[in-house]
Amino acid sequence: MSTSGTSSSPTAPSVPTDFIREIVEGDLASGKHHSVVTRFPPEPNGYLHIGHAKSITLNFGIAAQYGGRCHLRFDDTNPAKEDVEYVDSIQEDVRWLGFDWGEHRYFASDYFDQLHQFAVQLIKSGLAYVDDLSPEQIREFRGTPTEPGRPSPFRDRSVAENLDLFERMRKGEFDEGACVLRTKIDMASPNFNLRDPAIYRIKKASHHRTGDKWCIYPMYDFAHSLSDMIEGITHSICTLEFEDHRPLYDWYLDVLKTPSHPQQVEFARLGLTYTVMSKRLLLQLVREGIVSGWDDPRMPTLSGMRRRGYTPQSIRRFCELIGVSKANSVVDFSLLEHCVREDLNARSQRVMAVLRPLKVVITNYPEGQVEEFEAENNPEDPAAGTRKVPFSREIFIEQDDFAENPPPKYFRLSPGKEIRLKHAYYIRCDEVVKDAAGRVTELRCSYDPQSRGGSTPDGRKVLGTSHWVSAPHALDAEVRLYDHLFGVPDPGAADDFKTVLNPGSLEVLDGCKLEPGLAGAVPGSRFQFLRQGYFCTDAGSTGSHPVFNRTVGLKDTWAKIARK
RNA sequence: UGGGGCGUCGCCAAGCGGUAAGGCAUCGGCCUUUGGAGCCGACAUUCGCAGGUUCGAAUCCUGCCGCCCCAGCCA
Repeated sequence: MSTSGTSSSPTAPSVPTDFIREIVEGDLASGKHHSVVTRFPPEPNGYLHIGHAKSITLNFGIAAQYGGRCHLRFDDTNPAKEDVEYVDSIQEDVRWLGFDWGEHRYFASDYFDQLHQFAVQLIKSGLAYVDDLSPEQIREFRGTPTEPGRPSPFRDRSVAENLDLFERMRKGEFDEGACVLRTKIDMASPNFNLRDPAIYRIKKASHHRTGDKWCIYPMYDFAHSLSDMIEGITHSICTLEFEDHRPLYDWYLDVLKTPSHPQQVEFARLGLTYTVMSKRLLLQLVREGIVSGWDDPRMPTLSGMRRRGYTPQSIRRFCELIGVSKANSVVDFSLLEHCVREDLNARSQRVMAVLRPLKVVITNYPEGQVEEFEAENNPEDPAAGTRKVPFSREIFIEQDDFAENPPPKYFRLSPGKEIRLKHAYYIRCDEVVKDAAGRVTELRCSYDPQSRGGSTPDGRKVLGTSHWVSAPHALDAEVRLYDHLFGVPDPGAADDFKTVLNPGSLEVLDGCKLEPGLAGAVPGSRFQFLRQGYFCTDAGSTGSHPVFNRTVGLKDTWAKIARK
């Protein structure tokens, strides 16, 4: 291993933290490569999700760490499924995550001419043939795990005939499915991928970049290895399910005697509890309107997480913490939340917001009087400064912060008890006002003028501290509380994932009372609503109708105690 | 009954023949004008199982067991 041998070079390795970095460092140390070139190769047929973030972080991270580069390459070889909407969103998401491909943005479709030439070369070498078998027949001829496949009757066509047929395929003389170009490898291979895989099929679909120039399109394996080679990729990092394809990946490069031969390395894709990651399922959630769109804050998509208020830093940190290995794994969602809180705790402004308001009248506070208190913006960061918060005779506190019959260990307001209003005064509950139905509608309390600022000369202790908002100054807002979209840790295992949706994944609260300073918060702004959680101004929030999304709640020790 | 992978604490994951890192979660305690944050402590005599090699094995060998992926003209 080469941890110190080249320590004086600019690509000096540090301690590798995963097996892929070990491989890269080994190749750099042995001189196999002098620089590293990786690529992130999404198919533009869906939005990027947190699983892609793992791959992006790995590929761009390795490139940055070893002084190389990482390409963004769209694997757009199937015009039937792909769309520009997706290439746009993918670029936006990669940038948002914090990575830069510089000039290196490519499309597999940029290489269609070269790929076509490689296919012709394969035919000329007698290594590819046009097969007229139907898709069903091809499947039958392919054999089974225990039986070898049988050669297609068209396998031994002459080079000239294959050249002619392939050209006619290109010209559009045949219908979709009529024939396909296959490589001649080994119909008896125990690896299905080598049983004469198709490399070109007819698709009379308009391509989002090449339009109607082509009606034949290369298949993934063929296009991918050659695209990697064309770009000078050194390490082609992909997920485990492509391990079986590696012999094929290598075969194209060997047989075509290409000037370089990238190395494919596979790692385990990310699994996350309480979420589904398959594009098919995510598409279904969007198409069937189960969520509001690809950027619904409950989606594991990067656009959803962005709208939810997750930061790029926290997602990158998460990808760093989960590691990279070849063991199939499902990471606890709580680790992601931990990363989000860790980041937001350090830098989000604290603010007071009452989500479920309960009116409190401070009977001994002068009517019409307004005071302003100085409130710290972030106890973790004194440099964040302070702000003024208005206080008056009528305020709102959280309904949960009052209990007429307090359970054990309840450190909040109840009849006759005293609490502190954050940054303001101590108040004692003197009277509980109820409506005809017996519901508490208002509290009448008295404050201790001596407690201004939150402490008293006698140094007496209070039960706890509550957040509050001055009623006449409050900003009304809508607040959306999010929870897991699914109610079970492994929704992917359900026969129908729709049966395991979490009915409480979205709770919309109206008439929430926010600190007036929140007026005009621009979409995307993040705050910590004191004692409750981190919230983000929604993308659709306006001055006349402010909307905040709960990114993640604060850890709730009381909830744990109350459960017992 | 074919091929390719993987099995270390509830979840990730280090470990690469010298006697089980770390993070999340969990459970205690301290502290606190957020029941937040922070701090302290507990948390695998054992590495899927069984043999073997060795002074010594999670690490090497053999066998077994379990899980994942592969029969698209998808990627």
